[in-house]
Amino acid sequence: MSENYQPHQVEVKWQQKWDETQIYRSQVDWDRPKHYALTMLPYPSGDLHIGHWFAMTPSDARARWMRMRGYNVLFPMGFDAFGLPAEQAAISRNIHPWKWTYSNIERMREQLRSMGSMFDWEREAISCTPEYYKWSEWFFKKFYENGVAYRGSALVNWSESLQTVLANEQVIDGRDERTGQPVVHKMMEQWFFAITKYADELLDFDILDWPEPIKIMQTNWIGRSEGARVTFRTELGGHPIEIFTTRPDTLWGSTFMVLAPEHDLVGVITTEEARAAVEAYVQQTAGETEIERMLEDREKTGVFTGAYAINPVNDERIPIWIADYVMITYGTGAIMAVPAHDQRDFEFARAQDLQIRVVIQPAEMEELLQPEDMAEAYDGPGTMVNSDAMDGSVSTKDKGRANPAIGRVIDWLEATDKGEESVNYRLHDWLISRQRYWGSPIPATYDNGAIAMVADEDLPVVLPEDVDFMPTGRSPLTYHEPFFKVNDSVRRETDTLDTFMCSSWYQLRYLSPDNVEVPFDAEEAAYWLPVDVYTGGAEHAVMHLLYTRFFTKVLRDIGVFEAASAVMRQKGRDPERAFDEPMIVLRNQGQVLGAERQGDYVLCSGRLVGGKMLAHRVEVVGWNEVPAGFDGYFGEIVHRTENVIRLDMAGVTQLVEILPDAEIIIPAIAGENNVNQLRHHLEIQRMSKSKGNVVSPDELVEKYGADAVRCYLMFNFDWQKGGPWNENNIKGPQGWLHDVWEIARDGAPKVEGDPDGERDIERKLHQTIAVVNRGLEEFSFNTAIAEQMKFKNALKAALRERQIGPETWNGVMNQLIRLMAPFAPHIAEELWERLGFEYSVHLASWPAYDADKAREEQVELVVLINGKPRGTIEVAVDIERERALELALASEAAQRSLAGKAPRRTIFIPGRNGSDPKVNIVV
RNA sequence: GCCUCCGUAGCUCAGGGGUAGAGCGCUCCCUUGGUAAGGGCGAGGUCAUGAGUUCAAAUCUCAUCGGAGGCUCCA
Repeated sequence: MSENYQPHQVEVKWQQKWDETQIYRSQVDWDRPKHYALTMLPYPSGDLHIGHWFAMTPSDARARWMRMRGYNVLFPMGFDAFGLPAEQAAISRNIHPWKWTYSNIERMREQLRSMGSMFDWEREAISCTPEYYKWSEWFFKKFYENGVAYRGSALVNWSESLQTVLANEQVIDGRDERTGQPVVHKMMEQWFFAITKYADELLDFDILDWPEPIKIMQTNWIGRSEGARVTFRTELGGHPIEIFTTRPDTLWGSTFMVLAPEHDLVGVITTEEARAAVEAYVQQTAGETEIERMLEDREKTGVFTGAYAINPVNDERIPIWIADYVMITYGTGAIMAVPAHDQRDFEFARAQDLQIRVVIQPAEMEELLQPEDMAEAYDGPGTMVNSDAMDGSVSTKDKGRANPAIGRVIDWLEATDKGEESVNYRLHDWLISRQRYWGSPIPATYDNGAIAMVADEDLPVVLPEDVDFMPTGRSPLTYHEPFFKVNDSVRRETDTLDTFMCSSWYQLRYLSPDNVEVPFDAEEAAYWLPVDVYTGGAEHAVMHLLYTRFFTKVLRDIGVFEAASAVMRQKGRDPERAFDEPMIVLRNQGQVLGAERQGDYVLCSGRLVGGKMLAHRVEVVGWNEVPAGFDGYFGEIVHRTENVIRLDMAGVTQLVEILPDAEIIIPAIAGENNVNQLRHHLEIQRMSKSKGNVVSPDELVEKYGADAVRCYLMFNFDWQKGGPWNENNIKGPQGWLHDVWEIARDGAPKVEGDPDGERDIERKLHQTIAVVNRGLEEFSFNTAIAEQMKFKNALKAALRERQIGPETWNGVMNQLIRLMAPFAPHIAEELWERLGFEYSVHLASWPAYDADKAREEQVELVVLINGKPRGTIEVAVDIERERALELALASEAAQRSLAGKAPRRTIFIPGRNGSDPKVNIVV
């Protein structure tokens, strides 16, 4: 063995061999324990980016490790292939979505292969194929038949830019999460999934080992609040106005009501005198975007409807207002206002000069709380007052029935038929239909409004290919008559399914992607489910991860898992709770950010206006590259907003406004540059094409080899945190691979070795095994690799000192290569072969940790004086307390400190798991 | 405003009541027939700040400051 390490040759060679020998095929084997490792499937955008590598290669390393530990591992891959980008490509570039998507998949599949991952490609699933979406449609139909899917009217989020409705989860701060454009609320008839039926079960994370933040986000998203529903009636006409409150104990303090401007009753109850003002206000708020309405610290505005309601608890006549601080989308869209005990109502009452009545007397206060003395609402604990028969009830900080006052009032409301206990959720039903083409068809038809589902034997409803993409903003299905016209009276649904529906069940399709009879094979499901470990980004916390949990629970309840349960029972596995949750362990990787940089130095040319430069030319240059005779501004960018940059010019700050048509020159970014690209030179940011700071995995593989890239990604980041890209650091893992290669290439030493040295290297090897195990167990890939680097250094040193004989060398190398196999699969396989071991290292067993071998024999006894280390003594690892104290007291440090006196106290701390024993002497 | 996580070497990160650690980077030396490289020696840290508990705190508690993420007129 004499050649140098040529990553590319090695990698291509083994990727082919693995393919040919099918070592990654995973098959049901009831005699072996299973492990279903799943990593989130990519959207086929056309190029695999470094983020995919960062998510997938560590997951692959862990799956490989599980396999070497004896598990039968399923680690599949596929494509989440429906969605808007394909449709937008069709419109803007005149490529059919099928073509665009499939060519992207072809390309990405090759890129995925270059990672050297153990994906079982025989199980690949692609959500936009009829074979796949047949079952998305079938599930939809089952949901409909079981009352989970329904068509209903609701105020929905409409995206003008995407020309479709969106689920609440896809709207962030009033903007569409994809394009960042504002959405508007519209009343529309749409398809929904009744996810709210599962709200309570979705709050239960009992059997899940998921990151705390994800559980919290889902909990917040579901937003369960306990309280009561109470119906108020209008004074005239007796129109019922239902409200939800978490504080029924403050009902007697409700001195007015507020409806959301969109509330149905607004038009009905408004009096003639108030109509003009009310209509003007409704119009004004309708023109506001959700974003404006959600601004904090906004002045409370509203108008009086002229109507009054009767507070059912005390028959008081209270005015009904409308105000935009009440949201139509939460609760009933109407509130009872209790200004004394709710800050928003308080502000509104003060702004509109409405009555404030205290009904909770603060616990620690002697005198009665007076409204005119209040600077803000009181929402603390206290005693109910001004509340008729309820007076004296104790209201604590607790929510719901745990608060005695609330419990008592609810009982009374129910007994007197004025209201009832109620739970409200922030979560709404999942809006599942989209007015887009590139999605799974919805298998519904309409016969003069009567809904029918397409017969099972006619599934799937196939998405027609011969469609025209016209920039009308409408889905081509709506003007494709052969598709939507079933016959003269029957019309087909032209909306398609949200792509999140397709990805809610893909883990099931991997089980049997080619099965045409059922969505998934019962025995495969019985063996592999649930997913044991799921890895992917945290950005899916309240979308995909909530939807797929919901989906699984519905499938369980409508009996889709019954065949699988039967197989489990037959095989002696307990199906109880096996289908309650889709993925048991979840771990999120962080994000790889763009490289960290100093602010760039720029030359700005333009004219000075009022102390500010209006620049028509900005060029990024080196810090010492000022051309002779340059008379503009030169400095480091320290800040940038929109088109204004702030320059630090040798300590003096200058403002530069970049004119709209200014020439921008950034040598590091090819092509035409724009103002936005100046920004990324300032701070660490997400990688994106527009910022010009993307890193191409293909180029990295070319330059360093896939193994080095894999190891760099695992070593240089805390996987669950992510961090800034720094290609220079790839040298670390690269050096590790090179060194291991050279140690292996140099072959077994021709020296006899030293027994102590050999024992020492064995000990270090077993200590390394323990750390690598823990690292992989805990997704701490960086520590697992750092420890192997340390071991490599120790081995190198021992070899140099001629301490290792051939036999030990062989044993150590055999284990060392197996240890590195999950991380650097190609080089490990090559060295494994070269050292004459049997193919394949990836089918070999994982090195067994031997605690006896890992144990140190001699350790340093640390002598502490008053807790401060003052000396060490070499002792046996299992030293007894008496002997340790004796040695410590006799030590030079102790003698010096004690100066002949007796110690006040001595403490012996035995050494455990790697730490040295200590004696603390207090003088 | 609320919730969660996090502040350890220049950088990226381990560790965690009992001597402060790794990789990269850096200094200096050696090698120059493993060579767009290799080897060796070394420097670098009041473990964010302040208080408390303890024989002993980087580690536990509390407060403060700073960072990241999430939620937010939620009735």
